[in-house]
Amino acid sequence: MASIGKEERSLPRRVTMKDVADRCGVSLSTVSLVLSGDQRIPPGTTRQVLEVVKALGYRPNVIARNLARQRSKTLAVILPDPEAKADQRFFAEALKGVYAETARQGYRLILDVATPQFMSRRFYLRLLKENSADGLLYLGAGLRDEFLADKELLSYPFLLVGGYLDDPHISYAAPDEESGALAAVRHLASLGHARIGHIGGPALFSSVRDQAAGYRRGLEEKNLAFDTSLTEEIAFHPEAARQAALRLLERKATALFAGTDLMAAGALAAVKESGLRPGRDIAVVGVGDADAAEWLDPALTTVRFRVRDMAAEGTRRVIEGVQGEASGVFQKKYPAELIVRKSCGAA
Amino acid sequence: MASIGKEERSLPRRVTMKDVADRCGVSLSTVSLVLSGDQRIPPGTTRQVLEVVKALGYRPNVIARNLARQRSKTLAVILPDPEAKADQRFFAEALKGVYAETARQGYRLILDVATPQFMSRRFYLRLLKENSADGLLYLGAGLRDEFLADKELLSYPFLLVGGYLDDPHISYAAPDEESGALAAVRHLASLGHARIGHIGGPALFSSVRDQAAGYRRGLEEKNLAFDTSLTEEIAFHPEAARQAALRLLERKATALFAGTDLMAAGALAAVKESGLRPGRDIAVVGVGDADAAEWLDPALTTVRFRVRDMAAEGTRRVIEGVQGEASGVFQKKYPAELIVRKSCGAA
DNA sequence: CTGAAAGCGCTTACAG
DNA sequence: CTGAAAGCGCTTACAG
Repeated sequence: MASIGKEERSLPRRVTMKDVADRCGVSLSTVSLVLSGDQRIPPGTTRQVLEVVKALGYRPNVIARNLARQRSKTLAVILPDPEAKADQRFFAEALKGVYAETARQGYRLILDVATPQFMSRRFYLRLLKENSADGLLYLGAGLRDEFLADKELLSYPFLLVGGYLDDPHISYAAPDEESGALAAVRHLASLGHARIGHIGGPALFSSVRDQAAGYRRGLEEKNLAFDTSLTEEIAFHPEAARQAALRLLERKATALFAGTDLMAAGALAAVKESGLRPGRDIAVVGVGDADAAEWLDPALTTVRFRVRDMAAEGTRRVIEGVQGEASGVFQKKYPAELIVRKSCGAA
Repeated sequence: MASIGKEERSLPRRVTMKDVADRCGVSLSTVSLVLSGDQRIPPGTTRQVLEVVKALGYRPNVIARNLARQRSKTLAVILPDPEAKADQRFFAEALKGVYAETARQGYRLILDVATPQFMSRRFYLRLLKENSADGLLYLGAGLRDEFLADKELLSYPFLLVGGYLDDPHISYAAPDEESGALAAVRHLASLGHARIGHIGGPALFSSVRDQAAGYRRGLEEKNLAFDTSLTEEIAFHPEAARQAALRLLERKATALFAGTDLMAAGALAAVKESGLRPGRDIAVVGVGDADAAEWLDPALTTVRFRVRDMAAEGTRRVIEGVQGEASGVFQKKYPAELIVRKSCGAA
């Protein structure tokens, strides 16, 4: 008995509902009703059917069931193209949240990746039109994803997780990056920093834009001038962040707020390279609370979001949409929490 | 037009094959044959049918197709319970490899998580028996997963990715941790280290056990004594690694080989805490090449595996199994590569 | 070359 | 309370 092979493709014939019905001496309908927990069937019959089901090891063919019921009881989740090199932790957490909710509600989860081909050929729509999925979750949308405003797509239950578009028709569950940045800047300002640099990501993401807005709002609130020379817009990459940090240090920044923890790691390297001590001479703050954040040197102060809960709630809304229970657009931003460690010099 | 809601659940009736057939004035069979690329249909008819398909925006109902074809053209991938807190990077990479291969071959991927309930209720078997999936990939198996030797499960195409069991019937694609550890120890020994400590994970994982074997083999090869007091078996957690590293330093280890990069991060912290300089006084090496590895201080020397390729090849074998093309058990370990950075003191 | 028909394994009004 | 029958939307021998 090999685990892969020709021999065992022709195994025990699958047990069907008919087998169960025959063995019980009842009709298909009766078995079907028992299995869907219909109250009309008396306890005696129910018990007997269930016993035979167990004895034969019967499992309903979900494909047949789905065809008859005209739905797949499946959600599709689309992850960003891995080549985009975004925050792994975020997507891992989001996926956990989505999975937890689909599993809880007995939905299946199919996974896809937003490769250029997947997008340009509108495979996301196919999933829905082909009945492979009843609803769609799209993770980490960027502002360039205007295809998401697709009329046809909007006719299905569909929600963005982790990003959003400026479109009143598109549902989303996203981190409140603005509040996160605000908390970071407030904290840095309260530690006495007046020259706080921001190392932000590509502006085509809602999260990035919101983060920049929060940064700016924080400065205003603390009566600090907004200085574009203290602002860097770069790719989500630690090496790019390192270089940006070097530039900001030249311009006499005393604190660096980086768009992600990995970017903050690059900034820490730049600070050390410049002969300065992060956490003492220069404060550094990141975003995301990556696994390694606590183990950087010094331990990284960071902004954390409850990504799992956020993703789970978004998933719940899509399922409600599938089941015709929800109505209207769902748009919600989830608050941030500042995790203070050594790198900001406060601890 | 809201993205979630009751209103739009009753949208344009789905276009079926019958609609296409009627519009073309041909039979269902003809349309079906055209769509499956059957050569019997003349080019003229084919062209006409395809035009109507496009005009009507017809997409085949895959549920109906799968029912008729008696397969789901879907693979299920089981991830470890997130509570187990294993290496995120590994699973992200493995998932990418699996996805790339399933997508390439037109298979759908469904995702599940090995929660205690999922395992104890044998949900993995259900997926197969209910025709939700044609084959199964199980990521990160531990030796405690003896349920995987399940007779019934073995009758389906099934393969482990990233771990294996001592069972000649169970296919796997796993990292060659032994060669990785061997390379690390050789390298450390060649730098003059005689007291190399090993901070390993829980021994119930094949990878952990193999790593320990490689460590031991490396010592033997270099004529260094194997000393159990230089060996720690702990949970996959950086804090536990930090404590283990402190103990090993007390026992005068001059080099620390940690089971994962995150554990190595904990070890780095311990070294600094002890007033020693990692990369100068004490060498540290990790495994996995995590995103942050390069950005730890000092940059971490680590053992890297081509997890993506490994997962893709495993997936290919499962698909072959599904299609009745492969036979026999597939068991393969994939070689390691040592990435030398500063933390070992060589660079 | 193409159509009528049976079949995939369920669900669900509709009778009785 | 339960069964016969139609239906879900395809595929695939089998005729012609």
